[in-house]
Amino acid sequence: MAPEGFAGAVLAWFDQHGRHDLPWQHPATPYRVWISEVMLQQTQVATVIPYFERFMARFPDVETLAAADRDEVLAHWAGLGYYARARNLHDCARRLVAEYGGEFPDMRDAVADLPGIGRSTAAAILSLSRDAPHAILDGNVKRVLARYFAIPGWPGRSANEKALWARSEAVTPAQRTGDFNQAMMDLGATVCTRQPRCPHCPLQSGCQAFAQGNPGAYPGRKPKREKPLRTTTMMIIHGPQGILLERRPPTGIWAGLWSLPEATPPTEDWARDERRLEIELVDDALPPLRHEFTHFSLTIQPVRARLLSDHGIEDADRLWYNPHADSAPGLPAPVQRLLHQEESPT
DNA sequence: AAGCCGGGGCC
DNA sequence: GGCCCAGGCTT
Repeated sequence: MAPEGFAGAVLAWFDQHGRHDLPWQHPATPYRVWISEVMLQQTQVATVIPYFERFMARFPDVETLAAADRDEVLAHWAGLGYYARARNLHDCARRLVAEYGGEFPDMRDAVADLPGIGRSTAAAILSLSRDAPHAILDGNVKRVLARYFAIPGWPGRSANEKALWARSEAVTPAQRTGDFNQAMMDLGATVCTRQPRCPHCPLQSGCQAFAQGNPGAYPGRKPKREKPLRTTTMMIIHGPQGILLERRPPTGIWAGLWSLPEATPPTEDWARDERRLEIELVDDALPPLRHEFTHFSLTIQPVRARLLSDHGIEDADRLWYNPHADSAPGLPAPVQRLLHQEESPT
């Protein structure tokens, strides 16, 4: 370790190699730092910069933001994602004006009590804008500290995050805290990246992961969850005017799209009791269809049937679809595949 | 303590 | 196509 210690090495590197020209650094007012920090939550710097510029041009201060319409705040956020951030930002501006005279309080925990601001963002606002002595723990700092102290495991697990917070508190200096925090983020963003550039790192001599020769092993990866395997049955009911489609519920998978009826179980009784349809199952075995979602895999067992008679069930949420005559409605991909198979002779 | 929230960039 | 990103809120 350098003789001046962890913080000294980081600060010396920052003066030489840190980022000093980010838009929110000139001037680094609490308001500008706050907006930038919230925009930067789970969003990369390059993505944020144009949004930050547009936001500042329209809402140059907290009073302007507090007085603005929510729709306009959201419009300036559109495309950034995590839209609860924009709502919290607007609510926070109103609270700052109503309760604090438009200024952030000095106590970190009071700042962290505001909507959309947690412990780390509160510390960042107060340290970067006022040099208050509070440690931060964002994705960059987690990566640097996990490697330097060889802290194993995924930071999302609370025990690991607690250990990282303790290390951050321990290495953060009481002087030049704002520069130090910015330096740690710069280090994580430009040197201690996923593919680390250890030869350029001011912390190399004390880094335990570097000593082990495996900085890439830190921090631990999020354990990838096994995709649950779900199954369903879909009925392909042929009537004189086509195949029966139903609009899916407004929430959940394929919300609002048109799809085949999911019959549980796929029987003639189900059709009579649940849909007031008289049908006759077609006794041929169709191959199951596999569809991958982000969170689970779905196996669809299609069951073919013929309509014998109905009682006029077509309404706003049900229709008879003729692939040859009708324009295609919004169909989930596997349903579209299924219907395409259905219309082409086998 | 774990799930959820969005979109873009990267390999 | 999977993984990651200047997190916080909700259950």
